[in-house]
Amino acid sequence: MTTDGTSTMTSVLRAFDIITVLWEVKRAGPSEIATRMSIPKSTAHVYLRTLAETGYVVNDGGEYSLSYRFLMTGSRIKHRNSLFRVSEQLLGELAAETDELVTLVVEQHDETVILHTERGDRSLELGLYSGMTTPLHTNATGKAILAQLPDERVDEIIETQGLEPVTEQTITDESVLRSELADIRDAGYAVDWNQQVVGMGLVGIPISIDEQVAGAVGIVTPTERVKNEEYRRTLIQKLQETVDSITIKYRYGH
Amino acid sequence: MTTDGTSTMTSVLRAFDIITVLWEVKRAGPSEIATRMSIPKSTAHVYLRTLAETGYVVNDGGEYSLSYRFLMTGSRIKHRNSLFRVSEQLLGELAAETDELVTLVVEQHDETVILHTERGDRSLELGLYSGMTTPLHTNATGKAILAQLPDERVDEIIETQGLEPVTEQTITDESVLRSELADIRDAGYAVDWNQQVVGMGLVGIPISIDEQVAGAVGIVTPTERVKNEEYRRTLIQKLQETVDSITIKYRYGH
DNA sequence: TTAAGTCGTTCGATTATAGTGGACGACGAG
DNA sequence: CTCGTCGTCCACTATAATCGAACGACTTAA
Repeated sequence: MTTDGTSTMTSVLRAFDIITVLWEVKRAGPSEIATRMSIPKSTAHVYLRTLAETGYVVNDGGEYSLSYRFLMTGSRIKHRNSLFRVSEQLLGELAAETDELVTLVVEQHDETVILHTERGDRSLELGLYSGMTTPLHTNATGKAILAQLPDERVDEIIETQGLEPVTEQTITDESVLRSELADIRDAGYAVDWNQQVVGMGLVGIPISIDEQVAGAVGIVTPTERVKNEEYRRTLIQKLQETVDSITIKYRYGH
Repeated sequence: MTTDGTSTMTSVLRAFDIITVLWEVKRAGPSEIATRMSIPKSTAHVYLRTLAETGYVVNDGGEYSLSYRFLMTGSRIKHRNSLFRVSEQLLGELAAETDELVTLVVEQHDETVILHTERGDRSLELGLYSGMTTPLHTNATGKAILAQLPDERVDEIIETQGLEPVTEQTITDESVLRSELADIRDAGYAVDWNQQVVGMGLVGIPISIDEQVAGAVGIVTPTERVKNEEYRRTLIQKLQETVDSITIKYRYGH
């Protein structure tokens, strides 16, 4: 095998491949893993046993599945995160005040990662939850982040991720996106509806810490509500107040 | 090296050890990992680069840290879990009805794992969150599960985990615990206050699916409230109704 | 400005270790 | 009862993880 640039450890990569397969199939024994990955059964067995020893995989009665340790580690990462700790209460207050769904997102691996959600009494019940990822260009929070990233990062993201549509309204044209990012920089906030999910719209404002974008806060509403300009202005104003509070609290509480 | 019973893959185990260390130190370069784990710097580097390739570790500017992929994978595991999907809405209703903090827990690796929490208007603001783990014997939900587990599993758990106290009220005597488990089986519910956290109390009821305990639901309150017998009875009744609903919904919605 | 000490990263030789086929007992189906 | 599956275990072999040394980029101190 030719060394593809920089070499990595095949065994560790394969262990994580098995984790991915275990995710897909929920539960499996060595035989099934072996056939799915085209490796000998005995090899699959050693991997599974090793992964079970780490605690990230659990063996019940010969079959293996992913354990809740992923949830444990992931949640711990979230709850120790400075941005989350600073924001949590303020996001709850914003959700209570607006009665809408509030989200805190960050960028990682060229994607939007939802770090936290707070629900209000009238909030949309979509499948949005902490840990979910979406493309950056399909929603207001992602665009708010993109607008604050250096140009070369934006180029890189567009090149590697493309501008895949997820609804008919998703922005797919690069020049359209770039001009909207400029508008967002001017206005200080981003808006979208039906671009990620039909019937869903949101407003988003980036959080900047030390001249760098640390994430964004969004308010998610039904398209009908966010389309109303007056209501939208109200949301944006309250959102901006929350983001300002987060920024200040971050600076002095950390 | 002598083979300690069944052999495992040292490289995969070491990769997860590095993940643990990365968790502890938040961010680190190859040198720091190398000294902490007593391995050569170049070895640490290969591991880190490989882990970065999996996406579970992220490399910013030479230093490495755990990525949000743990949160992503963990949340996905949670949200596709049948018990959670069946319970989520009912737990929300219970929280709204009682105005208290409601938790859904399961057992894994001899511990209580909080799968989900729903907050009510008066609910305690403790650091309880989805993904957190606690010893089984320190709270009502854990004891509710223990009461339904086969005797040999209980023996095993007590032997490997012990009965470590976390407050002055924690049950540390095995015979006291066993007799309480028998009481819980009779009554159908478990109660505790100040056993896990001083000032916190809860009632818990196990969820049984196909003659097996699948988890437990708990209502978390300030000690003062749960100590009131009348209030406690009200909580237990509402809790029981919710658990019944979950059991029925699970049977027919799955 | 320079020099010494970091850092992260790369390379190649060595050797420990992951990969593998085959065998075993357990289980369920025919 | 038998056949075909399963998960698990073992031992040989060749691959891939290991590790020292060297590199360029930074930071610090002289």
